[in-house]
Amino acid sequence: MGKIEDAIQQREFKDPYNKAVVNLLYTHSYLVTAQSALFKPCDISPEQYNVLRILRGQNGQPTTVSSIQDRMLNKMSNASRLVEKLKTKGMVRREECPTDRRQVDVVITEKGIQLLQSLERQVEIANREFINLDKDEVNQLNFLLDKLRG
Amino acid sequence: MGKIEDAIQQREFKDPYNKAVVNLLYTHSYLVTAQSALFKPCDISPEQYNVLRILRGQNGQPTTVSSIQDRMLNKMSNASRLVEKLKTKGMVRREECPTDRRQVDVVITEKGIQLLQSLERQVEIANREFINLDKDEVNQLNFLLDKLRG
DNA sequence: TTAAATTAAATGTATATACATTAAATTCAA
DNA sequence: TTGAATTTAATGTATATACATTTAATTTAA
Repeated sequence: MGKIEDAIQQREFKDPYNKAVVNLLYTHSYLVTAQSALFKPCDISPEQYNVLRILRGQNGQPTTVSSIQDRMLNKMSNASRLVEKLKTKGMVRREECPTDRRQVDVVITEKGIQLLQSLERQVEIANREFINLDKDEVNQLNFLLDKLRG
Repeated sequence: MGKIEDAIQQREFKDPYNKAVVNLLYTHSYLVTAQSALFKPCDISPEQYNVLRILRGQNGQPTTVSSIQDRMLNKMSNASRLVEKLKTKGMVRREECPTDRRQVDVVITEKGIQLLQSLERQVEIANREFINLDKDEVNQLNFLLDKLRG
């Protein structure tokens, strides 16, 4: 029984909208805690994993820092510093963009690709484990979240 | 049209569970960004607001730091340091617990209560604005989030 | 064509998260 | 009753978020 009322020991909410905000914040914390534990052995954070996924999605094409920023889950995050962290770990390369010297092209390295591959299966299983819903319910959740943001 | 595929420019997901994880992370960022802007003029963060709400929910009864921690939306957060921040702002008082000198009783001040009151109406309106769902849908969302965490 | 405006990335600073460790007080058990 | 174990809060450190500022390169418009 995972009711939010029990989880945070709050018996009533002002209205279902207020409850939904609290429920989303709490569920996020639940997810990130689980994800962090999953990535910890690889010495990588959930956000760093996400940046690597974005880069792999480019199929080897270089991606600028601002393009990474646009695709990040958290728009207020800082792609520049995350790329720097991944570079010191040897997961990405940074190159000056030939057509615009303001921009910086970022490419995932072989080491980065192999890290993603080694995590792929685990992440798939873990996602299913974290989310205790059947197929219809998870599709319904995706529909509601998309609609929620308008 | 707020589909997650457009928001983060990713055309397909491994499966609906993976999509739901991404959708939850992205929706959280959307909410926190909106909330931060709401609390900014009061010089308070969403987490600090949440701690004040917990303390007010005690109806003036002192609450220990560990009890606050248990009720926080993010279980990995650090109640001790958030209480310290709120104390420097005059929003809470900290007292040694008479029955157990390891514990610290925390009480919300009049200033803290007035801050919450001044925000109450705004928060109610903002929550409804952030969440573009009708009553049935928001109840369904709450049901799914509770079930998700199992 | 050059000065102003814009864009891209990096950097600075405050706050918060994640997790380990420490210090003090209390409880438990030999 | 005293030493070991546990509990509570604080603190240390690395990472990330939130937002402002800076620097350099490019675009634009006078």
